[in-house]
Amino acid sequence: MAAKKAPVQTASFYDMPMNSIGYLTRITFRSFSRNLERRTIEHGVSAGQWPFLRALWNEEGMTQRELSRRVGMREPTTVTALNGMERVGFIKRVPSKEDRRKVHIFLTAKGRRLREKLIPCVAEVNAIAANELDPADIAILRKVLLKMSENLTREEQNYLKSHVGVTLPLGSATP
Amino acid sequence: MAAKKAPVQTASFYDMPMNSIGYLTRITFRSFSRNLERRTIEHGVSAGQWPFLRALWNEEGMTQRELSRRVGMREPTTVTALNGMERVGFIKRVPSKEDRRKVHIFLTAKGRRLREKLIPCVAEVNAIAANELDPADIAILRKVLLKMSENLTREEQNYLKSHVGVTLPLGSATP
DNA sequence: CACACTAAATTAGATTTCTATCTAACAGAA
DNA sequence: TTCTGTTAGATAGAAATCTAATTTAGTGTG
Repeated sequence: MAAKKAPVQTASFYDMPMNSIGYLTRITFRSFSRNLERRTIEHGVSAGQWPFLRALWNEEGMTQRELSRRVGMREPTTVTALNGMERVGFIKRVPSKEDRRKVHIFLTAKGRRLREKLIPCVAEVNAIAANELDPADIAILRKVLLKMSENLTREEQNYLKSHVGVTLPLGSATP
Repeated sequence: MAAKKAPVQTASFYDMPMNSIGYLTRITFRSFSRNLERRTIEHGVSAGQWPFLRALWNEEGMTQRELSRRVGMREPTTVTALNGMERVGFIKRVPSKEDRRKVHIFLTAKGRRLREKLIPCVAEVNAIAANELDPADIAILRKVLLKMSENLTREEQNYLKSHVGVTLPLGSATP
């Protein structure tokens, strides 16, 4: 029943933050994010808006759900971010004709113009992060981070699957 | 004046989230954090408290400032987390005798007991993350993430140094 | 058709984290 | 000793994110 296990370090190995993937990804993400926001904020773009803009530069017209999936955020986070971006005129919400539940998201001209200002910002911050590191090691980093987030997401999904119903209304006990 | 630069990828390379360290560390950290919190919450420990507990298991009696530095959080974040942990009885604040500004942080017996319950939780989540990955690659991951956060933190420090005074009260213009 | 189930977006409320600012206490120089 | 600057911690207020619940719309089955 248990999935194949990777070799487990002795427990006390994780006493030290430096050894835990959680700690290392957190501190790296936060310093990356602060560096990036310092640059984008001058163009009126906050840290929370940035990932949605990048996704939209690649493809417009997605529904909010699809957009959430692409940027790796939960749907309420997307709603909040889009509200702000709509208010300042970066995006438009367009209700679907075929399905009135759906909303398609498009950039405004203003939102589209940000691209050429902001892509150099990420490029610069990535370059700072990569300083004095072997590009081959960075390629490994990308591969490993992606695989890890897949591993962890799959585990979450398994957990959810095996726990549906637990919090359902009282009338719905399994037969 | 400019620091030595790493080779910069073409700007459009960073159109794709998968290539940006910011995106990859964010999604990995978030899925890691959700997985860990699901386990620790059963012992009454939230995601925000966890890094402080781990630091304190390693060393008690630090000041709040030193503790902030160890866990990689800002000081107001530490204050908030410690308030919560004090309220539920995981820690004690002990004012310093020599310097009345300082406060030393100690675990209670209850806080200390959590260790043996929680270390296996991180170990487990790390093992899930590491599934089907080459340990050598994970070692590279650790090394590279640490170096990147150093690179980015140094850049932030440089920025702050060259900008002190900018937001000081109006009387303080440089001579 | 009516009922129940699923799906998309939103709302409500909480948590985590940050920046900027404030207060109190110490340390050194005039 | 008094003034000035620095250090430690706390506060205020905001942003980003989450989970859980709600609303509205579509789908499918008896």
